[in-house]
Amino acid sequence: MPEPSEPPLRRVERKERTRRAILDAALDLSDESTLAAISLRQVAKQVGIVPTAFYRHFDSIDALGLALVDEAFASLRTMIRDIRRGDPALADIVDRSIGVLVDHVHLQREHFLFIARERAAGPPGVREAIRHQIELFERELAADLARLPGTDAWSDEDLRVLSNLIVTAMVATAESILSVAGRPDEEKQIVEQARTQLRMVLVGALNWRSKP
Amino acid sequence: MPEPSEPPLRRVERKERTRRAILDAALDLSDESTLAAISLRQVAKQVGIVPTAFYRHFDSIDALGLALVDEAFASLRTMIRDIRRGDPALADIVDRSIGVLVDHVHLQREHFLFIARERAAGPPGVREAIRHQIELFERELAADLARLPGTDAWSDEDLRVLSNLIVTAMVATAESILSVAGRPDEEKQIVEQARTQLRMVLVGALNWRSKP
DNA sequence: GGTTTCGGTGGACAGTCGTACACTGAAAGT
DNA sequence: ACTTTCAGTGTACGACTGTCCACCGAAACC
Repeated sequence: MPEPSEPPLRRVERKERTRRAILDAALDLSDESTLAAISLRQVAKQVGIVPTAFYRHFDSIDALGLALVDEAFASLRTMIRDIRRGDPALADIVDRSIGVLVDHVHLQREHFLFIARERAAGPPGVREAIRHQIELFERELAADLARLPGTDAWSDEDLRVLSNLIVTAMVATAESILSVAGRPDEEKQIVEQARTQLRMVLVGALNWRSKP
Repeated sequence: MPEPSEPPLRRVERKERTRRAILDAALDLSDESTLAAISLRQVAKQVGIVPTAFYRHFDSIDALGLALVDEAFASLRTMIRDIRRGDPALADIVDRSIGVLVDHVHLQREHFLFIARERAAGPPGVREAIRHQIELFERELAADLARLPGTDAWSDEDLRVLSNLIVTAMVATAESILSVAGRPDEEKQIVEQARTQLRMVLVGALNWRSKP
C-alpha cells in the first residue's frame, strides 16, 4: 500500500509544522497556570527543539500569545457563523444558540480556556486583543438583534447595552462549563440556567422601551 | 511634642506588621502579571526581608493567595452590607447598588483587580476559593430578592438563576471599570450601561413567570 | 536572671531562566 | 554545480529561582 502523502516535506511545510507544534505546546502548558508563567524553555522542551530555535518562529512569548488569540477567535467565528445559519426569527433561537455554544466549548476546549484565562491575566497586549475581539462580537450581535422583530423602537445605544449583557452572560456560561469539565450532570444544570437567563433577558428586552 | 504611639512594639505586633507588608507586596507585584508568575524572592525583596523569612508567615505563595482571597472578600462583604443598608424596596435600588459598587471598586481597587485575575488564572485552590465566595454572594442576593415585592410566584431555582445573572453582570462591570482606570468619561459610560442592564434584567424579572 | 521562643539573617546548593554566539546541513535559488 | 538561505544545534554566560542549614539577638516566659 502506497503512502498517500509522503513527498519529503518542503522547507516551508516543515516550518509551519514546527510553528503549529509550538502553538499547541504553549496552549497545553498554559492549561495549568498562565501564559505569563510559562517559559520559553518549557515550550521548547515540549516541542522537542532547542530553546534558541524558538526565535525562528516568534519574537517572544507575548507574540506567541497574540498568535494564539488570533487562532482562538478564528475558531470562535466559525461558531457564530453556525449560530447565524438558519432562520433568524425562529422561536427556538435561544436553545439553538446555547446548543452551538456548548458544542464549541467542548470542541475547542483549549481555546476557550486560553481566552478565559488570558482575558483577565494575560500580558497587556494579549488582554487588549481579546477585549477588542469580544467588542467586535458585541457589535455583530447588536446588528443581528436589530434585524429581529420587536426591536424597531430601540436606540443603537440600548442595542449595544443589551448585546454586552448577552455576551457577558455567554462568556460566563462558557467559563462555568469549563470549570465543571467531566461532570455532565452539573454541566446540564449550567446549560439549563443559561437558557433561562437568556429567556429572562429577552423577556426584559421585549418589554423595554428606549428613552427618546 | 510627644509621640502618640512609640511603645517599642511587641513581638506579635512586629510579626503582624511584616505579614501585612508581605500581603501588600504580593498584591502590588501581582498587579502586573499574576500570582502564579511572581516569585517568593521578589516578594521578600519588596518587603525588605531575606527570602527564607517568608516561610515564617506562609507555607507557600499559594497559601499567601488564599489569605489574600479572604482579605479581599472581607472588604467585599462590607460593600454588600452598605448596599443592604436602607429601604430594600426603594425605587432607586438600582442606582444605589451600582453607586456603592463603583465606590468600592475605587476604594478597594487592588482587591478587585486581584480577584478578577485570580478568579480565572490563579492557582486551583485560589480559583476554587473565589468561586465559592461568589456563590455565597449569589445565595445572599437570592435571599434579598425573595424579600422584594413581586417575586412571590418565583421558584427558588429561578431566584438563583436571576441572582447568578446579576452577579455575573456586576462582576463584568467591575472588571470593565478597572480596565479603563484613569479615563473618567469612559467609566461614566460603563456605569450608565450597567444601570441600564440592571433595569433591563429587572423588567424581565417583573414580567417573568416561573414554570410550575 | 536564666532559659526558651522565634522572627529574621546570611551563605550555599542545584536548577532554571533568557539570550548571545558560532555552527551545521539540507533545501532553495541560480 | 555552485551559492545562498535558514530551521535547528550546542555551548556558554550571568541572573534568578526555591529551599536547606546554622546562626543571631531580643522579646517572652518562668
